[in-house]
Amino acid sequence: MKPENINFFEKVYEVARQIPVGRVTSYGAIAKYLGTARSARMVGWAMNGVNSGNSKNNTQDVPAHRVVNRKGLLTGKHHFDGTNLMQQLLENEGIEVVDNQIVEFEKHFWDPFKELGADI
DNA sequence: GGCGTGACTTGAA
DNA sequence: ATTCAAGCCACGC
Repeated sequence: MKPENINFFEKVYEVARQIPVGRVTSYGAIAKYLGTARSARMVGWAMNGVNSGNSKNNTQDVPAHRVVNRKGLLTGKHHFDGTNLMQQLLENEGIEVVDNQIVEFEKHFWDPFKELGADI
């Protein structure tokens, strides 16, 4: 096993967990924060493990619904239990979602570098 | 052990 | 301005 890889996943969960309510971020932002900007796919894959009911991290601790692609489109909503679950969760937090897309995504965008600080 | 897919992003034509 | 292509790493068959 490679501890570094595990750190990557753990870091993704940690960052996603720190996302405040009513805010959203993109896979690329997290990936970039971790130093693997080109590996944004892995971030999404990590989320897949979250939904799958991983050992210590689960959807309750890691709000994957607050993580969307760079366009603010709910690309991963299909992976959720229901089809509208992701959108429902976002709307529940006060985020407007239309046609699987977050309204004013830039306004709700949560930048880990700016909020957490580029202290990696 | 090899090939393809995947919740993405960025860059170049 | 838009469209196409490549890159990244992990997991499944």
